[in-house]
Amino acid sequence: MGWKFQPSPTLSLMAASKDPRPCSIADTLAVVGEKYSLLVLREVCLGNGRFDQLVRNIGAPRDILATRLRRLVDAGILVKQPYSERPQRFEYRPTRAGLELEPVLMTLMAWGDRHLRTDGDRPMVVEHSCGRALAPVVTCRACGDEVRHEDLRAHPQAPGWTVTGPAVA
Amino acid sequence: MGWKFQPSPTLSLMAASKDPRPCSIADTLAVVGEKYSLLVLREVCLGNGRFDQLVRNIGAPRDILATRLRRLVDAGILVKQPYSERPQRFEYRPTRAGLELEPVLMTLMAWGDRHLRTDGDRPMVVEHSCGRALAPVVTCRACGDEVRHEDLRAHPQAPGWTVTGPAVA
DNA sequence: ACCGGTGAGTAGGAAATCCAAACTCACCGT
DNA sequence: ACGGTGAGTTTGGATTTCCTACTCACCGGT
Repeated sequence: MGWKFQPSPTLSLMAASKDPRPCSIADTLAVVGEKYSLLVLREVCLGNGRFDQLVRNIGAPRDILATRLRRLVDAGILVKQPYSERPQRFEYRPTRAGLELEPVLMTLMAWGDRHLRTDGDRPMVVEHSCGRALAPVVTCRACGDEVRHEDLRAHPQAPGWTVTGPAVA
Repeated sequence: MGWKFQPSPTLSLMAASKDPRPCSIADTLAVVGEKYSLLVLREVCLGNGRFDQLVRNIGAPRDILATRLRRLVDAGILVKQPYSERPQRFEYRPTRAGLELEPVLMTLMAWGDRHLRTDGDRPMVVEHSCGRALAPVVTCRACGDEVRHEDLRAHPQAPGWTVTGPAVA
C-alpha cells in the first residue's frame, strides 16, 4: 500500500495524514494495513520470525519485507531479538500489542473460511484450549452478546463525521 | 496495495496467486486488504454509500475508489443499488457477507483506540443495543472464553505450513 | 587456507500503482 | 441558457513494488 507516511514519521504524525476523518480504523490500518504486514504478523504469531522464513512463507520481496519489519518494530508491534551472537542472528517476535492484533487475524480467517472456500476445506484449523476448533465470535464485553450490525449505532465524538444511518442491501 | 490479482480474475483465481501458503487470512486480504477497501466498508456500513460521499469521507482518488468499488461488488461484499432513475444515481450497500466483516472493523477500531490514542479520546464511540459503549471482544464460540494467544494452537490442514510454536517477546 | 552455504539484508532498474486535476456525460433547477 | 450535482473516466507524472543480483559476516568441512 503506502498509507502515506513521512520520511521520519513519529507514529502520531503519519497516522492522520490523508483521511479527512479522525478514525481509529484508519489509524490502525496506517500501521498494519500495508501489503504483507498482517501476513508478517501471522507468521510471527506462529513462531516463524526469522527473515528467511518470512520471505519463504509469505512470498514477499526481501526489500519490502525489510521495510515492513522496520515499520512494525517502530510501531511497537514486533521486537527484533537476537537468538544468536556470533553469527548475529535475529528473530522477530510479537509484543503484547502485536498479540492483541491476533483476534483480527482470527476474524479475517473465519470470514475467508466461510465466504471464500466453497469446498469447505479449511487450510488451517486453530485449536482453542477448550479442546474445540476455534470459531471466533466478536461479542460485546458489557453484555456478552454477539455483535450484530443491527445492534450498533455510531456516535461520532469529533467533527468530520456524517452518519446517514444503517442500511443493508 | 495490489495483492496480486489477474486482469480478469474470477474470485477464486486471484486469491491464491503469490502467497506460497494456502491461507484464508491471505485470501481475505486479497479481497479487502487493498488500500481504502476497509474504509469503504466502514462508510458503507455507516450508510454513506454514494460515490461523492465516499470520495469526501475517505479521501481516496476517484479512480482508485472506482476500482475498489468494482472489486468489492465483484467479491459480493457490496451491491450497487439505484436510488433514483432519471437521473440515474447509485448507492453502495453492504451485503450480508460485507456486514460479516464489520467485526473486523470493530476489532481494528478497538486496537487503535487502545494503542494509538494515548490521549484517551476516542474519535467515535459505537453504542451497542445493550446500552453500553461497544467494547468488542473476540471469544471462542464453543466455550465462550475470550481468545488469548496462549490458548491457541495451529493445526495446518494442508501442505505448505511450518509452525515453529508460539513465542512472545 | 579455501570452498560452499546460510542468514540478513542492500542496490538498481523495470513494472505496476497511485494520485490530483481535468474532463465527460446525463440530468436538474431557475 | 447557465450553472450545479452525481458518477465516474482520462491523463500524465510521482511513488511503490517487484525481481534479480549483490554484499557482508560468519560457519563447517577438507
